[in-house]
Amino acid sequence: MTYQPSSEAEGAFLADYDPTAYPTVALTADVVLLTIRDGQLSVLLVERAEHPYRGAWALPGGFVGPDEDADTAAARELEEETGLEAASDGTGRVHLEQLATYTAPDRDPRTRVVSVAYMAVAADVADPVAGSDAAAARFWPVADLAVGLTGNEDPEAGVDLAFDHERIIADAVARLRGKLEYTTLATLLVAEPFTIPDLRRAYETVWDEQLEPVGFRQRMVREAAVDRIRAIGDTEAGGRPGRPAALYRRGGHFFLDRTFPAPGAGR
Amino acid sequence: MTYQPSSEAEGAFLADYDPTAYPTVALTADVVLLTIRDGQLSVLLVERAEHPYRGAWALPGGFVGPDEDADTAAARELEEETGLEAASDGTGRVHLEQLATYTAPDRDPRTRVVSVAYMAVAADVADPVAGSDAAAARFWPVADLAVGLTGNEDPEAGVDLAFDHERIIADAVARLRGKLEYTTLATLLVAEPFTIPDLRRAYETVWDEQLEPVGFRQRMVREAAVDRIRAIGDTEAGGRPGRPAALYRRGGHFFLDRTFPAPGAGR
DNA sequence: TAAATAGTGTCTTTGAGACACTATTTC
DNA sequence: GAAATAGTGTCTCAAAGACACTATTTA
Repeated sequence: MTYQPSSEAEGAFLADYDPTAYPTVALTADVVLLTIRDGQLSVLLVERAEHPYRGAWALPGGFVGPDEDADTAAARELEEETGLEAASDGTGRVHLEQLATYTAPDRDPRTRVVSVAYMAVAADVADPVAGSDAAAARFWPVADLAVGLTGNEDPEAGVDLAFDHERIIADAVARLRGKLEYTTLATLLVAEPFTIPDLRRAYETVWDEQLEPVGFRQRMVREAAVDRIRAIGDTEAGGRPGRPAALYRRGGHFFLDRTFPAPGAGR
Repeated sequence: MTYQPSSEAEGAFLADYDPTAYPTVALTADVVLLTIRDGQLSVLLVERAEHPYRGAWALPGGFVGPDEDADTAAARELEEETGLEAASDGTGRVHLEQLATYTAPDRDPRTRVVSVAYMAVAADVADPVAGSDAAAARFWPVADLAVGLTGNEDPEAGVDLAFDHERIIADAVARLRGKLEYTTLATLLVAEPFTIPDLRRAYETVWDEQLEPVGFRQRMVREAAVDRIRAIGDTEAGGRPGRPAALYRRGGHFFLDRTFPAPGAGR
């Protein structure tokens, strides 16, 4: 998209343009990587090694470089922390999509910083590596974070979050909860191959609601018939009591035709 | 949200912070106001009076001031152009929500400009007024814009759009089309009070698909029973042949329990 | 064999498509 | 009365909740 001035006058205008004519802001891309660890919906956080908010936990992210766009910066940050390579169409192992942009003038005490936040969803993420400006990196269960995310009302609970990152995480969790209703995004929360009970447990974890196993299964069998998930014709290996479950992989469609009914809808 | 440095060291850090340490960008808020005019889904555009893209049509918008956030700037731009006051919860006459943020490094030929785009939805918008930096302002039918929005493949068709605004408009139209499936947003595309056939025509206009009048009505009667629309117990005035339709207003809920089935789903 | 988990069959209710039919208006 | 539009009744099919029942594994 190289811009061709449409006239000499426009070329002259651009040559004379003063880029300091309007106030400017610093631009960061921050990633909310959501995954299920030990049966809990969890988010990747890094412990800040530098001021401001030194010692607090923050979303992985960083400044958008002069020659990259925010999507690229977010994918780069995600890859640096986890080794995961992103895709936004449900084909890869990670789903990465722009969540929202946070622009409050005082959200960063240093200077005006605007953050383009991304939601990433993946299963089986390796233990993260702390980047150069981080003291540590780990997954935190979302339920262990402070008020407002899962109804956790204990003000002493949870970790100290930097900037407005609690709000960003809450928005990402809400987006994920909503998208499970009308996409196959839950298939990215489980490692392939997965079973229908695996998928049900992923829904239950994100929604914090029990689902009817039989109803869930019948719905998923219908979804498999239209290639939203795909049976691989094999069953899981034993190792636990009970009949082994049939194995599936992700199918070729991302959006559902009908919402998957979350219990207690009616918002 | 005034930030309290947690230590003297942090206070000293902030006092010494050099805000030019990272590259900065200019920040704009642009508004895609969608409405139905003369039976066509239309978008508010302004004709640029200044370079760059002088004479091209662009979304209303402008730089975000140093003490405002992008939401406020978008609401201000919308109010300046149309006199509409925004609400994001479905209670007001206008729905305004953040759409996405556009960050390609070369999207503006002047300097790096990042645009936080908003989607606004309203009915019965008065004729717009051209702002100071606009030669004109008017609604354009989305179908008259160039390729990619409604399957219009004629390269000669449509108006010359500035920057990446064609893409932003396409994203807003896609968002609106999607949201009609799981929200009552269509009720903001019709003036109150409205009839069920009015609402059906709004869906048909946005989706560019005919809907079954009987099925649509039965669905809306069910939605009325749970206060997503609310009968006012009166019927429209005559003036045309045919039985007068019952009148409704918007109800107290924004989200639907089940998707409204768009014809030709199965994406 | 008991316990545990996956999966099937069947009944009932509800929503949605199809379509014949009725209701209320203008001309 | 004809034309036009809104609204009802009814049949059929598919999806979802409930729940009894069967299947396959470990210990």
